[in-house]
Amino acid sequence: MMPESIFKALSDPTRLRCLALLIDNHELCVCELTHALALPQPKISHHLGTLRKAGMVSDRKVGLWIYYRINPDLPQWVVNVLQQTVKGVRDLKPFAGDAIALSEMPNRPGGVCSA
Amino acid sequence: MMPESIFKALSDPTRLRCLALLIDNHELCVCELTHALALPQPKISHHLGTLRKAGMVSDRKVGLWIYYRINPDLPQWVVNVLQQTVKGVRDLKPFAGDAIALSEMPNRPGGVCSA
DNA sequence: GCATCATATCTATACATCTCTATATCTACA
DNA sequence: TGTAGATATAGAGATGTATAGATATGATGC
Repeated sequence: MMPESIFKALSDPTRLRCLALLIDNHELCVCELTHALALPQPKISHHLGTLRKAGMVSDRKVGLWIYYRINPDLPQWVVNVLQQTVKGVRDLKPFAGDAIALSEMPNRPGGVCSA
Repeated sequence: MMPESIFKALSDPTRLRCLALLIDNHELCVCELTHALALPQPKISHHLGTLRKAGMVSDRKVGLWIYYRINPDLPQWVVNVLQQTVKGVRDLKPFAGDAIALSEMPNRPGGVCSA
């Protein structure tokens, strides 16, 4: 996994917002990310596909829903980079609002308890 | 400074190699980077310009040479990201060779002692 | 003043990427 | 079997970005 491909995956605002939520929430389905970011579903889905192909996230299918999480096989330095990034941007403009919108989403599917 | 612009700056192999050397060497001129990476000078210069506009590096002119260093005003989380990255890739394919080529460069200009 | 070296900038071309709209797939359930 | 919901994919249009080559700037030394 080339380092520059890691950063290419992080260089889009939509993907960075998704990853920031996934760092703090362990597992989220597409509909939760779509709601939190308030963006069209195909756009979210497309960027999740990009992150999956880059090896940044893994997915798990449960009934109708597909849950995404940070790829547990990621090299440690990449995890460190992600954590440092989220620590730096968590209180900034779009990211803070995304977390609030997610927590206020009604009828969230199962994985709320980080099970 | 938008986080995604940080990662866009890091998503090019030439720029990442320059930054990796700058993290470990504190200050380098264009000719040193050109020698270490074995790439055409206009290419190095162009990417250093990109890094400068992105706020990642600052430059200092001394006679014929222009010395670049990691921008000391960078937010702490960005410095942390850079350090974690270099820690993760320092022993990998192009990066390790770059450091060796730099150390073996003859007739290096003044800043060798990280003054 | 002239030649030289280090660096930056400009231009053109090729390539990659983002976003949108529409549609397809797949599961659950009646 | 048929319908509805969640997600993925395809195609098109627009934008952005990398690269190479040529050239310009600006300092040094004779």
